[in-house]
Amino acid sequence: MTKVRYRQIQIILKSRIQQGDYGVGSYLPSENELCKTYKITRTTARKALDELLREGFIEKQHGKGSRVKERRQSLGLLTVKGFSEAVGENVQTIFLQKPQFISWPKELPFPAGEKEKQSDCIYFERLRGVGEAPVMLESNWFSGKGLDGFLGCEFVDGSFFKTLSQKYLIEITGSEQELRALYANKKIAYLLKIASGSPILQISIKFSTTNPNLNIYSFLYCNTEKYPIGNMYHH
Amino acid sequence: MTKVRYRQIQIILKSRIQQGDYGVGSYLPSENELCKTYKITRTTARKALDELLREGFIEKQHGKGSRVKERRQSLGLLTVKGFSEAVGENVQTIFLQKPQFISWPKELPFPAGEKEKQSDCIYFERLRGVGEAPVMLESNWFSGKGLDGFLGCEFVDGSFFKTLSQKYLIEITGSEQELRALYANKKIAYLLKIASGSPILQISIKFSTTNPNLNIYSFLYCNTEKYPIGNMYHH
DNA sequence: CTTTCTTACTTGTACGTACAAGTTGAATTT
DNA sequence: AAATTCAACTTGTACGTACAAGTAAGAAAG
Repeated sequence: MTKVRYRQIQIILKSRIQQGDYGVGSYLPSENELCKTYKITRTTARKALDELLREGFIEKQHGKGSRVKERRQSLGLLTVKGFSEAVGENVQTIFLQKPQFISWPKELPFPAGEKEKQSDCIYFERLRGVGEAPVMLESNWFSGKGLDGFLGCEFVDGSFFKTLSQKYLIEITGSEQELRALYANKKIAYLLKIASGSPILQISIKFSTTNPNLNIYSFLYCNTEKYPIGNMYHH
Repeated sequence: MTKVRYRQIQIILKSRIQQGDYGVGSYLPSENELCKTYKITRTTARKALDELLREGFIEKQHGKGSRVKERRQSLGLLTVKGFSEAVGENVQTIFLQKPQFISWPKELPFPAGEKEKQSDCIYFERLRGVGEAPVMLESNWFSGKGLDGFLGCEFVDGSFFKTLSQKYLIEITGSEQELRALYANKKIAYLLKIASGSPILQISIKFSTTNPNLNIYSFLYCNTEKYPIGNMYHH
């Protein structure tokens, strides 16, 4: 568990929202109440709330309070989140390619650093869906340095990020993304069960981590028909 | 001008980066130096830097400093920014439909509130490009309440947001977005000078403002071939 | 020369305080 | 009854302080 206090508060509040303790439209405890309840200062309480704001869970109103927002049916992938965290329950994952070493490809979503390329590249590919319907194809590349034993290991809760965090103490610190609309090629169309040539959304990502020489490069191909990609920004 | 101190610092630093005072890869003054220079506390300096971080201008490294990042050729539309601000110079804009009153359409990017719908709806449509090439079609709807004289007035610097800010003292406070990949219909294809049926990126936006009864609903149709949409998130 | 330690920097978290400013409802005045 | 004022809440900004933790370079020890 993280030792950072504001993150703890953030997680507590988030899970209480998700469990329905605070329903949509209702107000969270005020900052001063949070201070009393959790024995923290307002600085810390505000930081936790600001994170929830950025993640789209609440909206703040000057002079009123923090209200729980309705979360629409869309994938909040554009902030730093894995698919499983963005979607919640009901996630289906199929490994098309289990993690294995390959040589670095010429084309990556973003150019990789020289230091990273000194180690071999780990690659894996997954097809991800909500319920029965496949909605996203995901390809990932990253340096294998410092990730001994990664190839054989099972993912924690099916989550790549959780695995990095718990087995290697590596955290995601940020991401950079580019969005493009493309035609689905045959492979993608077949996997996502759509017509070849359908419009799909390609998200190119570079995740940075607490290890400066480990970045994760990913392509996501999304069928946005049922599940558009959601994003939120406040203030 | 804003009276908020951290925003002032943020704007100062941003303009100095853009003018090349701090080149790509170089480090900004440390937080403590900023404190001395601008007579502020570290809390304020950090807030300004955090904003620059979120906007993708800098990257912070624990123990080292804040380094100016390279800004790639993409449109950072996913944070709260107008097209002109995101692109910088070289913006071309053609009004396809000057602002005029219409009745509220049935389909909006996001559902509008009841209070907003009590006033008539203002609509306008623009084709926007970088240099000669058109890259985006933009449609906007919003309540006309409190915006007397909007129809006839010229936009400040060609910017809708600047006009709202300077003529009506209305500021953008946040946004909600959804992304979809679609086929370009004939109209869009013709306007963006691409083949009909090409894949395009649709961004549905709801901008919220300092006026709780004024939200701006927009559809953006982007040709992402040359200019993909960029996004960034840190920590 | 190499390694280890120290020191002086940097950013990250958290404490506590103060006042500004928006919201709401009750009390007061008109 | 209607309008105004006021008090008690809320969030927003900014001050100042302290210590943790990461980075880098020089001093000291081997």
